[in-house]
Amino acid sequence: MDIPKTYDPKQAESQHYARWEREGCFAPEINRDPNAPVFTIVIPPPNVTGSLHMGHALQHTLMDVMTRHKRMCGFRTLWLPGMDHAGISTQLMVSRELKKEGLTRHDLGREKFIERVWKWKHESGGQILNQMRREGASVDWSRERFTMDEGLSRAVREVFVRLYEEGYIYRGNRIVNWCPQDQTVLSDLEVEKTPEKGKLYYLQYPVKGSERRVTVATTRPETMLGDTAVAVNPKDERYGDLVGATLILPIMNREIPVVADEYVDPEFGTGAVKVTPAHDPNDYEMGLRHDLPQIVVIDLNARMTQDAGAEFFGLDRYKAREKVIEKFEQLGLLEKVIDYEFSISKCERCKTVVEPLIMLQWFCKMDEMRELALGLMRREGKPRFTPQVPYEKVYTDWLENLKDWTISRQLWWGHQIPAWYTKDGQVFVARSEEEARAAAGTDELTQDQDVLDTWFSSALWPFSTLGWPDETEDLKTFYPTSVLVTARDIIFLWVSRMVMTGMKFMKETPFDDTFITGTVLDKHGQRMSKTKMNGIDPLDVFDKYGVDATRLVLASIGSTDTRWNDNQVEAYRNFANKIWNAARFCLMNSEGARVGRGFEKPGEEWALHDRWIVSRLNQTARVVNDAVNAYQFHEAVHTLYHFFWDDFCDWYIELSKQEVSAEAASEERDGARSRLLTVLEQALRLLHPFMPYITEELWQRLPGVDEKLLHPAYRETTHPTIMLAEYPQANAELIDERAESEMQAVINLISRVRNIRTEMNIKPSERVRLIIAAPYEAQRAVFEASRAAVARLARTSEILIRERLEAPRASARAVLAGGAEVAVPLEGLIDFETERARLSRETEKLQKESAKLEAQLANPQFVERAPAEKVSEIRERLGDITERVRRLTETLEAIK
RNA sequence: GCCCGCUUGGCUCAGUGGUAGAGCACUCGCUUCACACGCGAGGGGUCAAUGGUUCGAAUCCAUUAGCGGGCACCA
Repeated sequence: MDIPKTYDPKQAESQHYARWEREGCFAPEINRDPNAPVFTIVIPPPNVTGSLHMGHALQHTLMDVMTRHKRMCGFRTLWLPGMDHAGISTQLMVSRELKKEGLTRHDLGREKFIERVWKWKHESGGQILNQMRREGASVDWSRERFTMDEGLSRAVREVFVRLYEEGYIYRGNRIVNWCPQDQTVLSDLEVEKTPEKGKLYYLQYPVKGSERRVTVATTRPETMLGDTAVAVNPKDERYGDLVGATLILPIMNREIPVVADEYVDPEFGTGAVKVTPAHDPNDYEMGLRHDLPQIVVIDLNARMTQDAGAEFFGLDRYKAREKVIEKFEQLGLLEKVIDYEFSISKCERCKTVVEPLIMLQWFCKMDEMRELALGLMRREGKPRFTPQVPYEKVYTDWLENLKDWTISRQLWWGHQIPAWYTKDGQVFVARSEEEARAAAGTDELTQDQDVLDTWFSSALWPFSTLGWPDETEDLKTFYPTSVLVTARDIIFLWVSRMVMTGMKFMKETPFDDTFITGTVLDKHGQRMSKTKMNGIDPLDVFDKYGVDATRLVLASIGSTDTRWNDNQVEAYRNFANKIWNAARFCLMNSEGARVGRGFEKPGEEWALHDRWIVSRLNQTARVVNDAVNAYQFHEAVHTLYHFFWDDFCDWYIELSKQEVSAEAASEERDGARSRLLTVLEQALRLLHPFMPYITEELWQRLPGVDEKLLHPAYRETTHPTIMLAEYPQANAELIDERAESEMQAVINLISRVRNIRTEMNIKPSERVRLIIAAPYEAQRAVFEASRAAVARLARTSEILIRERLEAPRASARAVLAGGAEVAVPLEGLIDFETERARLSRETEKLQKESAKLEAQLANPQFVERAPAEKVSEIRERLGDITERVRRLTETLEAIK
């Protein structure tokens, strides 16, 4: 048999994916059952510019586990892949390329530039898609989508037009976040606030016709050039007499009023606030309340405008700041400057400080949209978040405070806003230019130059990818999707918006459940990031430990924030090797045997260990199915790991060896071999969603695998593959409590003897005699039937089984549950001192426990108030322990 | 400032009213015919602190501390 001793993941990883893909195993059409239930996931579209990171690998693993599990359960499954066009990042990337050629996008012009972006996309975009193949992701590539596809673009236009017609979308002049670097407006969610050390400047503004001065505090002195008022709290007695007074704005020598506004916090700073309506969101609001002029002093490049005065015109905002301070100093109006820490708004992408500016932009009104999502949560509790705490609250709290969404972007790469203007500025929003012309009654139209926020198209992803606005078969079949798996930082940006648009246009939730993954941190508990250079490349981990091992780690992480640790992957790499070698053993002993279709009922010829492993297998299937359905992936992994390693390898294989490794063919041997293979095959199926490669690799080598093992929905659709085998479900009739407890007694017996051997320093090669005493006939029958197993695994020569213990004084002994005892005669080998110490230690341990139980039973309130079964359980346990202590004490007496 | 979460063996994490768990690391033994990426046997935790509820608390409640997250404010 030419099976290597060590599993080589790369070999298997290079084999199976291409075949699965080629044979259409990932597409829902593989399922031929017209009544099959449907399971759908749409992938969170990664950026076309992106490459695989640990967060993706985590999400993809979970989605693949669910998809493969459901597929094997006979669901018509669709996991739909794709990417978004990442407006800003992509445009920046291509602009950078152009820069190397000494060009700007303006040199090319809009049309040529967009062609260039498409070219870039075809040549070097979407690296992540091939990386997903490596991951084993069972996505349906035939349905791959891109947000800039014609179909999805049509959906965008349709949504825009409908929202515009219903008054949700409007164009208006409002204060927005402007990134002077990227030259585009940003939504509130694309701005990150970072704490920063700065200065707080106290500036004095003279009161007109008085010697008095009012001091205002500011972190941005340069904006004072655009001040049009100073505000104080109406209740603030310090300034009461000044409300309505006129101040002389220094440098500009502009007369500005003192206004009273509740917004001002008398406790903060000086209690007087300079008001710059054109350059601060709060001042903007105040400006509207008091009808203040908006003087724009900073332009789109963050330089000072003409309105800032000739002296400042053209200066960068930070240069202007220095100059303003200089001026105030000269004028003797700079009261003081203090160190001050405050948070500053930066562009999430380029980290440039954003400039709040008043601009004409497109907005989406969110008040009614938000009600659609909140109503869905109130009525149906959807989407159900996992973990529910804290995400359901985070989600609803955010929705409740939602402001209007700035949807236009000053970019070229993206969905150009379907609005056309006539020469005199009339606007026509339409699905196409033709429609706009018809509505306008003229051909002389110019389309709005802006594009839409990338998230505007992502918000439609669950239905636009399925063909909406057409009522396609896919849309009918696969919407709403079953579950969304994503990271917590896009709950607002994406999840909430999909729910709102889904409710608005499909009248139905886009997904029933939302699973929020944990964050993979570095070993110091820090987020992985490019800037910190602390990221771990999943592909490196794949290379080092294999995809399957990495997937087990990721599946175990699930929704928990976890510090990445290679040790964990190594442990699962070892597990993969264990699986490999267990299969290797089975295959080396497989002549004359075939994989069966599973177990339907216990066979006459089954030994205790057969009934036991089948029971364990069914328990495992039950737990694993439940765990995956409940998104408890770590529990599924843990259960499978211990079933395979502890139950199957450590015990079942060992107990089977005797029969299975017989040289000569016989009905018994081949039956045992077939049972062994069948258990292995069932275990591989259970593992497959988590470890697709090794399970397929081994499955293909098993004798007797054919289409009969496939789920009925897939039979005769393709070559047999484990990914279409039926996922084992628990059969209650095969769960055998008695077999499990009998087997446990045998396991305990063997473990106790091994313990004695170790503690008595008996060489592994040395066989010992064993005397077993058990008071009950049934116990003796179990031990009797397990003679060969005990002899083999405890390495004994002769085994005596009796009702009462009669053993030489020079024996090491142990007391088992149920009143059973064992003795290992050790003439000449036993050190009585050691033995006494060993037994005393054990006695002590048991006595401590029995003391606890006795105290519990001595408490009348416990006996009275605790459930009756709990009380009797304690009584039983105490009885058993007391009995064991009694026997141990006798034994100790005997060897004194 | 408001809301939320976490704190369990050396490390990474499960457990969530009724006998404290796993993997790794550690100790001892092993060329046992699948596997040293292994086999066998062990050691190790007053479950952050305090108080409460309960017959019974790692688990429920309250307070405190440390760490982390979200939101708001930041003139």
